[in-house]
Amino acid sequence: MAVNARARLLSTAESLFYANGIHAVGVERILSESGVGRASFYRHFAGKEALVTAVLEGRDARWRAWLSERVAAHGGHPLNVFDALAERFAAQDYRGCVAINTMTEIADRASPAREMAALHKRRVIELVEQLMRDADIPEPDRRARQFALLMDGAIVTALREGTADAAWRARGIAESLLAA
Amino acid sequence: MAVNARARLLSTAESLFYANGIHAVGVERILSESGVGRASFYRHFAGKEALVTAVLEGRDARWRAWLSERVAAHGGHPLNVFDALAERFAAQDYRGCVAINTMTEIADRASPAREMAALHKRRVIELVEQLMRDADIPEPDRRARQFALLMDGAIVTALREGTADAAWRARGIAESLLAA
DNA sequence: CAAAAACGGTACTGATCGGTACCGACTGGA
DNA sequence: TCCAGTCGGTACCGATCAGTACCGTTTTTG
Repeated sequence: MAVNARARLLSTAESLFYANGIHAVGVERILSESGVGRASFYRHFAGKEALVTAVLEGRDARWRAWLSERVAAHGGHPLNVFDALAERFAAQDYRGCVAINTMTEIADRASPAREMAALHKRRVIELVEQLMRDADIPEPDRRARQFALLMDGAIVTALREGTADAAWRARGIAESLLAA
Repeated sequence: MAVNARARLLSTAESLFYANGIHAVGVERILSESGVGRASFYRHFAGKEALVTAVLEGRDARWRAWLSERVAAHGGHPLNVFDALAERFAAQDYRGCVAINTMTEIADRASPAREMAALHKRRVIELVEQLMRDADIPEPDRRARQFALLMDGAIVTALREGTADAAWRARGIAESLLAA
């Protein structure tokens, strides 16, 4: 023990926030489940809000890295983003997208957490846009924003239905978009 | 005063829950802003959870009535659901869809609030499906679920962007679906 | 008009919220 | 060896959480 307190806090907080939401998880629980002392927490983070922001930042980076890797593994085509999503949707503990959940849970648009969530979505759109360029698809910017809307719709639908169906539904719509 | 305590509780709670989320609003605040006494609240509702469920139930009914009315006003075609959504998206205090927000905020799938939210979405899909039938569109069930995914994607996107653009984006996708 | 029901207000419970202060133990580098 | 820095643990702080009990008043109803 004694080392990695910060890393353990980030890891534990990410799991708890994802599974239960931000408001529903108190600092107390993060401390007890991570085994980090109270003072250590406030030595590493200015407060709960700073922890939330840091968690979202790490999540953003790792999620986009994961998406890139899975899309590449499925062929590298923009349509493969839905194959990647499908891999997650069926998970028993699937709880949707952290960024979306943050935007719906935290009302204040100007809060650091909301800004991190918005930044994440912008970066994902950029990633999809690059996939469009790599596939020589016309109007990559417009297509990327269409795909992003389909991805968000699929994520919310998957959270509701608890299956991967929404990924295939969104993929089907995306296919007919590219075919038109 | 003294009358309509239940109605005032529902109205005040709906506004506060929508604007701030469910967890973020305490009973105390609902009481002070509605002017209802503490005991009166617990005479009408078993607790906060019962209030939440009742709010969602009322919201579901009124929202679908509103959607039906606005779609009819725009022509009655399934595509007009996006015209209706656009009317709301640009609102300064737009905070997305109560059902989606409930699903992302409340983790427990079996909770009454989550079930009400899921029921709401199912009823909206049924409504869209009926619009499909009225417009003699083939495969109304499949089309309705596609439209529902686009609607949810548009709602989340609008919450993020703060403009009505997402409604037009989703409408464009829906148009190319029907054209294919 | 009187009884009954619904009402608003206040005081209270135990639990938890985010955050601060201080403690002794452990560890790595000089 | 010593000392600075990090660590976990605990005792607090005021505020708020959901919920209960009892108060006197107002409104509705028979």
